[in-house]
Amino acid sequence: MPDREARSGDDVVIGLDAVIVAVTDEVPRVLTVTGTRHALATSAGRGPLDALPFGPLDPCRDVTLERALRGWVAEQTGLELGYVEQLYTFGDRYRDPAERAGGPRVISVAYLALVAERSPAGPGEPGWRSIYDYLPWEDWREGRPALIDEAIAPALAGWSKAAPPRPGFPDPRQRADIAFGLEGAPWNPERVLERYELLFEAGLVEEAGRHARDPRARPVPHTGRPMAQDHRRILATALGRLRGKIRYRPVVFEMLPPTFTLLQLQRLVEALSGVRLHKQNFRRLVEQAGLVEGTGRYEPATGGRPAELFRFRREVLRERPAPGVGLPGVLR
Amino acid sequence: MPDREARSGDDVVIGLDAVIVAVTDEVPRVLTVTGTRHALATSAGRGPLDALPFGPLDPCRDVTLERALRGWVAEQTGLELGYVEQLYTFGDRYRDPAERAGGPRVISVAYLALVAERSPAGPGEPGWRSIYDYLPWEDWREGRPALIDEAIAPALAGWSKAAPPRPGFPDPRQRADIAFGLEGAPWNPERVLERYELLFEAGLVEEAGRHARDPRARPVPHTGRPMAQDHRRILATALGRLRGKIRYRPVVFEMLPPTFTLLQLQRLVEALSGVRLHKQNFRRLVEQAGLVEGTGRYEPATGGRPAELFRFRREVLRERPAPGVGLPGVLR
DNA sequence: GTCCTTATACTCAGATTCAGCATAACTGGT
DNA sequence: ACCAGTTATGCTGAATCTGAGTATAAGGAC
Repeated sequence: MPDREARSGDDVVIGLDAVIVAVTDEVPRVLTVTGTRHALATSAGRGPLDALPFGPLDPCRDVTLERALRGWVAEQTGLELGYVEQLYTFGDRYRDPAERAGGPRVISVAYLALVAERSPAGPGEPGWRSIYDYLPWEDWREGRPALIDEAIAPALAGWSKAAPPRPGFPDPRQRADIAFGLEGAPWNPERVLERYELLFEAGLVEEAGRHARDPRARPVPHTGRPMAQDHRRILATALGRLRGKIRYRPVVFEMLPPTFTLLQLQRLVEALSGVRLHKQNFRRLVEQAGLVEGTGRYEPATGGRPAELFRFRREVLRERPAPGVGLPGVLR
Repeated sequence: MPDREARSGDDVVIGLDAVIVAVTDEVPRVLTVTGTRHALATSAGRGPLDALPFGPLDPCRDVTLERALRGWVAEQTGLELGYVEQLYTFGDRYRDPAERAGGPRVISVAYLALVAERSPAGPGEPGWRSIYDYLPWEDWREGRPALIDEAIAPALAGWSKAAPPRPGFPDPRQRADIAFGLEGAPWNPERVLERYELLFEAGLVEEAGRHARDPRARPVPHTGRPMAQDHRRILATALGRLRGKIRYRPVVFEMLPPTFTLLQLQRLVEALSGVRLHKQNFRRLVEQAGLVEGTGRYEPATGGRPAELFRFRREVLRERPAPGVGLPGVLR
C-alpha cells in the first residue's frame, strides 16, 4: 500500500478496486481485507470495516489498468487472476470519507475477477467471506429470505409513504415492489444494484460516505455486514453483472476445475445466481447448447450413482452466436 | 476546454468522453468535434481528425461523474442528455499521443448517451456523422458488406497466417471467423468491439496511439474514417453495448418521439443493430411483450395504409422481469 | 437382497419463434 | 370507377424451446 498523503484541494487519485470472487462449498465468496487505510473508515466506533482489496495506479509504470490490477493483486495476495473484467468507475464526491478532511478525490475503477474454486481450506481463510454476508437478501436458494418480509418490506413501505412521489420520477412504492419481488412481482436475480440502491436511498443500509452524516438513516438490523466506503455498492454491482453475464457468456467455467460433474456446475450457477434450478432441464440446456462434453470418466463419490465428468467445450464460442439469445427476427 | 499543460511525469488527468447517439433518416449518428485539442492528433499529415466530445472533471465542483458530463455537454453543445450510461474507462498508456511528449496520463471515463431523433435539419449539421462512416463493416442492412469479403477477410487471412499461433491463446484464424462471420459462422451484431480489436491488432485500422509508430501497420483502404486517439475503439464499445442493451432494456424509446409507428420503431432498431428484421414478427414481439400500446390515432403519410401511432408503455418495467430472457429453469 | 441416494433418459404440454400468406386501407394514375 | 403500387395489420402452421414431470440406472450402507 502506498501512502497517499492529502494533497492540494483539486487533486485526483486513481485507484483500482478488485472484486475477486470464488465459490467454495456452494458459497460464493469475495476476498476482503481489513486493517488497510480503508479501515480508517470505522462505523460508529464499531471497529474497522471490511474492504475490497485496493491498489493504486502507477501512471509511470503501469501500461494498462488491467495489468496494474493483476500486478498488485499478485503481489499482495499471491493470486494469479484468470478472468478479469472492468466493472464500473466510481467517482462520487466524498465516497472516500477522507475527502471531507481535505483528502484527494478518489476515483476507483472497479474490476470483477473470477478465480477457480478455492481448496477446502478456503472457508476458514481470512478474507474469503460469503457475498451473502453483505447482501443477505440476495440468496433465495432456500426460498424467499424471511428478512425481506420481516424487515425490508415494512421498512421500505414506511419509507415510500414518507417520501413524497416526485413528478417525473418513478413511484418509490413500485420501485420497491419491482426490485424486491413484492406484491406478486417476479424476483429478478440480476437487479442486485437496483435493490442495494433502493435500500441505500431509504437509509436501510450503512455506507460510510453518507450515512455517517445522514440523520434519517435508520439501518435495519441484519441487513448485512457493512463495508468500508461504498464497497458494498461495488460488490452489488459486481454480483449483478456476474449474474447477468453467466446467462450469455460461459464465464462460470473459469471457476471450475478442468473436469467437473454437471451437478457441480449447477450448484455453482445456483450459488452465484442465488436461485435453485431444475436439474433435468439444466442438464439438457447445457448439453444441447454444446457447452460441455463428456469425458467418459466418472466421479464415484457422489453418494449415489457415479456422475460423468464433463469438460467445457471451447469450440462452442465459434458455433453459437453467443451461448444465449438473439434479436427478434433477423433475416438472412 | 481547460488548459491542461504538461505536468510532472507521474501525473494523472481524468477526462469524460461522450458518445452521443441519435438516429435520423435511418442512419445512426454520433456527435463528433474537430479543432479541439484532440485535433492535435493528426493522422500522417492528413489534417485534424474527428474526435468524440470531451470534457474535464473538476474535482472540486462536480459531485458525480455523470453530472459533470451532463454539465459540460449542455454547456458546449446545448444538448440536454436524456439517457446516459457509463460505458468503460480507458486508461492505456499513450492512448493520448501527447503523453509521449511528457503530457499527463489521461484516464477517460466514457459515457454513452442517447438523444431523441434529430429534426430533419440533422443530417447536415456539423458533427452528426454516421456511425457506419467509422465502422463501415457493421452495417448489414443491405446484406453482407462487400468490404468484408473484398478487403477485410483477405487481409485478416494474411495476418493470421503471419502471426504464429501462441499456445494458450485462441487461434487468430478462428477469432476472425467468429468475429466477422466468415466460413459459415453466424454474424453477431453485438461483437462490435471484438471486430474492431481484431482489425486493430492486425494493423488494418488506424489508431493514433499506436499505429503512428507501428511499422507493420498496413491500414486497408476504406476501412472507415479514422478518429483521434482511441476514439474509434470507444465508439465500437458504445455501439456494441447499445446493440446488446436494446435486447433486454427498452432504451430505444429514448430515441423516439412520444408517439411513433411500429415501422419507425423497427427502422430505428434496424439502424442501430445493423440488420434487417422480419416485420410481422417484430410487431408481434413488441406488442405482445407489452412494450407499446396503440393510441387510436393514425399517421397518414406512410405512402400506403395509415399506420397506428403507438406509445411506450412504461408499466412494462414492473410487469416483465426484464423485457428479454431468463435463467434456464428457475424453480418457484 | 432392501433402502437410500444421486445420475440420467425420456415424455408431454405449453409457450415462443420463424417464415410466410392473406387481407385491409390508403395513394396516384387513367 | 378501376387498377397498380405501397404500407399496415391479422393470422397460421411448423419448428423449436421451456417447464415440470415420470421412469430407470447405478452406486453405497445395511
